[in-house]
Amino acid sequence: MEDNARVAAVLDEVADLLELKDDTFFQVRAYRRASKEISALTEDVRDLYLRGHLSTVPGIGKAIHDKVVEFLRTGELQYLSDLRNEFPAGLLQVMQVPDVGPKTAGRLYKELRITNLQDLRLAAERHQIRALKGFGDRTEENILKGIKYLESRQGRMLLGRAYPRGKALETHMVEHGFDLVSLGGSLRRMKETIGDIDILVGSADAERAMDAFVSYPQVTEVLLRGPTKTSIRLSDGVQVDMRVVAPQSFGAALQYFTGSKEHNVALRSLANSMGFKVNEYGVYREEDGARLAGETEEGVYEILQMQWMPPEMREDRGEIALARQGKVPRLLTLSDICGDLHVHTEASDGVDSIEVMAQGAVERGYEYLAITDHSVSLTVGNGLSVERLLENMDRVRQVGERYPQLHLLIGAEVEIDGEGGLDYPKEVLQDLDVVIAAVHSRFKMSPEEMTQRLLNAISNEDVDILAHPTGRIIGEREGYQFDMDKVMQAAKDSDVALEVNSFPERLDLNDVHCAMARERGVMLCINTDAHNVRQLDQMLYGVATAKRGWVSPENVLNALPWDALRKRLDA
DNA sequence: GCCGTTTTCGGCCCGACTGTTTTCAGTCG
Repeated sequence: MEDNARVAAVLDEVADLLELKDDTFFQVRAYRRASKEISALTEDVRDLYLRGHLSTVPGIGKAIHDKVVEFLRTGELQYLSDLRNEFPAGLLQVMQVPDVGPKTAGRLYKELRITNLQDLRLAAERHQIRALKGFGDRTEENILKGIKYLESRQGRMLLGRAYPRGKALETHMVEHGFDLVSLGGSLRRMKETIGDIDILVGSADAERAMDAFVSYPQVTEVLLRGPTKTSIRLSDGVQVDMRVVAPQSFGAALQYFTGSKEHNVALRSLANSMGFKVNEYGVYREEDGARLAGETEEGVYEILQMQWMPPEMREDRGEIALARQGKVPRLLTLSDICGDLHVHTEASDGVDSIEVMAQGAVERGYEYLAITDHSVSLTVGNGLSVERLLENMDRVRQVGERYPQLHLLIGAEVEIDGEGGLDYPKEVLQDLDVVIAAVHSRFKMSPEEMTQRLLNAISNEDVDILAHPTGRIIGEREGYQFDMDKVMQAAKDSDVALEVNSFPERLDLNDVHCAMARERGVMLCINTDAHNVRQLDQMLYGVATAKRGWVSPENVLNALPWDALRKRLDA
């Protein structure tokens, strides 16, 4: 599957560079779309090509098809090389500066020979930019500010960082008397990383809403303020955009503001073909301009003869056609989760006791909880020797007796060694209620070796769950390389669930992998891997990731009620 | 560059805000 990421990156770079040319708007859009489609594929793009099915991917026509094939065959793309020769690589950096787009970057290059951020800063400092026609001193200031911002921020933030901030702002607005308030954008769609936080308010008094918004204590800068839209920067550098619309337009605005952009483009295009116009204020009939919907999101979709769908689905990955046919699946929700099968305690590298974790599970309404501390080889995680494990099993049983309403299970997160073996003896594994197998070492094996290692672990009849299958840490390291298709097939054959680890840094499996598992009938298990009791709340991030892969409750091990789960674990 | 319950050619979502302009282009989402 790593070919998918590489092909998508190449197509994206073509789009980036094409933007610098004139009259390429629709080509750019075509390359961007193709890139998105390929990164959302649940099959390997090379397999698809070898089987002659590459042209069936939406957005891949003749020209892009041939370019993808050229890249897959040779590892290079002449067209991209030509573009790279035409424009200096630094211009892509220049375009990253807020308010500097392709047109501006192109002119700066042509008229001032600016080819990178350093040039841009110097030119602004020397007031060479305001000398150009159509540029002024404000533009120069904004460019310098933009460069500073670019250097200070470190890419997109994790969902788990953005979500609490967004929720706090939402609460702030509610406390100021606004009851129609919602998060929007990629945060409402629960993407694994978030650029800016978007928040929407429905109110007849936009001015008062803006005042309340900028009064939020952590605001350090108001970036722009108009009658319906205000952007601020928080003290930790996070940008928040707020939009205010009249209450009767709240649904249309929420639909628009949630996106994704691609979903909206497809939706509005469909609306046009039906004789409607959709904007953030409502759905309008083309012939007489009559407003037909807009108060609720459901109403907007209904006019377009579509089912409403959860925001997590709105990525233009086929959900529009599905909603048109009335076939939106019933997706997993947080309330479907009956328990957590992967948590740590103070026995290994967690901080809370068994008792505290059990109490936390009860407070969250769970039927069951599995205590799964690390196994002996994970010395950095204070892994349990067999002796310590046996002692801990006694403790878990004792605590379990005090929580009759909770099925407290005894498990372990067991190290997979280099060959795929586990580091507890078989008789110990058989005594455990839940065995989670995990890779925490030797990440740099060849894909063939790693695949075999994982297959060996999965074929162990004592294993119930494969933890964080790819080992990726978002923004820090790629997952290790292996054949995901083979691992999924083996998991299905051996009745092993693949974990969706809810840690914001992991979210492993990711949304596309979740879609693969769903298509192949592989069971998932959404776990928090909590190392303290508060982290039990991170379950919602794992659930959201599964939703983004259109996963239903029946695909999820820990959405099973206790009796059904017990049967599966015993089997 | 892609695509077709209008189309194999002529479309391709739509609006807010800014800065620099006297009516709009560029950027952003």
